[in-house]
Amino acid sequence: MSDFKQRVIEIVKAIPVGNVMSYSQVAAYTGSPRAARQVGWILNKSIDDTIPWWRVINNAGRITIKGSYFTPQTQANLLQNEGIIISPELSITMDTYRYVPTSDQMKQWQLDENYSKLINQKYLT
DNA sequence: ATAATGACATGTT
DNA sequence: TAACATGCCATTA
Repeated sequence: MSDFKQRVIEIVKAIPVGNVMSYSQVAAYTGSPRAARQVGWILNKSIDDTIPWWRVINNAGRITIKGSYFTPQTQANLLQNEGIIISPELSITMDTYRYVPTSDQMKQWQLDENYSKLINQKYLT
């Protein structure tokens, strides 16, 4: 397994129930901040039932799953089961549900402290 | 090696 | 709003 893939899985597993992260956000914490599309690729091809793939959506708060065994409606249902409110257009208020990791969490991911701050600043409201 | 493929993101019309 | 264009980069073929 590639280092990138391993990191993606680790990060997605850290998203708490009832929260979401964007593809680009996950990419940022892997250390490849412009690899959002690859995060989607990993989640498409490498999912198993230990990975909460449905907690990853796009940065606009929309469900954009494509070419998968799963449908957007399935993902919406899974998120609703965790208490997340989803509009009929399958959109979510990111400000409300986005998970921003703690600094302790990011240390475990061995991210540079300044880099972590920079990323979090981008996503904190 | 080289080229093609996309569960993305952002800016421009 | 929504469509379109462009940049992006890990993985595959």
